[in-house]
Amino acid sequence: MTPPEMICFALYSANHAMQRVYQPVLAPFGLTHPQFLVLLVLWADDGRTVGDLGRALQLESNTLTPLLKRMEAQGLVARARVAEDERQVRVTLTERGRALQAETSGISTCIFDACGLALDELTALRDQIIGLRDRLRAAG
Amino acid sequence: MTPPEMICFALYSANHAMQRVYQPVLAPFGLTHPQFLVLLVLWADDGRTVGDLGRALQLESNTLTPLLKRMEAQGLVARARVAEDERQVRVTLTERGRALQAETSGISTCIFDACGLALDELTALRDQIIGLRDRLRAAG
DNA sequence: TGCGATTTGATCGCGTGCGATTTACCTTTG
DNA sequence: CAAAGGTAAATCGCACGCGATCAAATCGCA
Repeated sequence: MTPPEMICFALYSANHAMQRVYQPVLAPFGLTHPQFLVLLVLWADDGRTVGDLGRALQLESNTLTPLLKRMEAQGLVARARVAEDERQVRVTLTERGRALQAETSGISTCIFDACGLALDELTALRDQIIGLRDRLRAAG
Repeated sequence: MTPPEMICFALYSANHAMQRVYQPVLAPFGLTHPQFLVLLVLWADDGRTVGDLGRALQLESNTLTPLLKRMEAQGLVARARVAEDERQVRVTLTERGRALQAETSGISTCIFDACGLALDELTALRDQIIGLRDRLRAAG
């Protein structure tokens, strides 16, 4: 494999490895990894529209709509059309959705430990990966 | 977001960004990214079993079987039970599958350019990502 | 005011990914 | 040699993720 193929496979398999670490940690809460990402965004800034969430997570409505419906069915969020612009749908945390923030607070440490890196190494690596991502986005 | 959540999101979104770069490049050949990964493995070492491919790509048979069937339907590979051990299925490149190696040889450069990094930077980043992946695997 | 263009989510179809289970085959062991 | 155990792939069901398309609402501009 040439270097670019190797870095693409590195990303691909590292991402899968990360999901495998998250999965058993999130399962007790009935959450998948993308659902947890949605919660992270809403915990930081509740009441965002589907479009806002899509821009934050780089996901399209065709992915988010069914995902949010599942979260709504689980009683984690509420979805409601915005009165001023009926095209938009505002996603709001329920009591249960907000409560999960405290209940899942241990997950960060758990993931941090699994990474096996010092904090500064981890943030440095994160910045490099984000830099690569942004260049890929610009190129694509 | 705390650092571990940020690196996980970095991996998640960088991987998506990479797939978006690959998609239009592979589409003319009727290939998806995982299918291309299978071809990369087979070009290096043809005639591997489904299990071999799974170990190389970290995929289970429940993912590989339908994927390989689609590739078989496209005439890129052949699948055949191994005579000595009928439980195993050997995957072999067809003429067309082998020919794709030459036809897709420009893809590496294309991806390399999209990464926007010098070769040594790219390999260094790759090694760090692979290191993280392996620690995640060990922890998971 | 009115009508086409744009925006926003939703829907559809397809291709991964994986946990759980099944089937067929091989191996071991009594 | 036969039953028990193990292994490889396939199958099933579900959850993303996205390209293409649609319906409804809003905007823009004559």
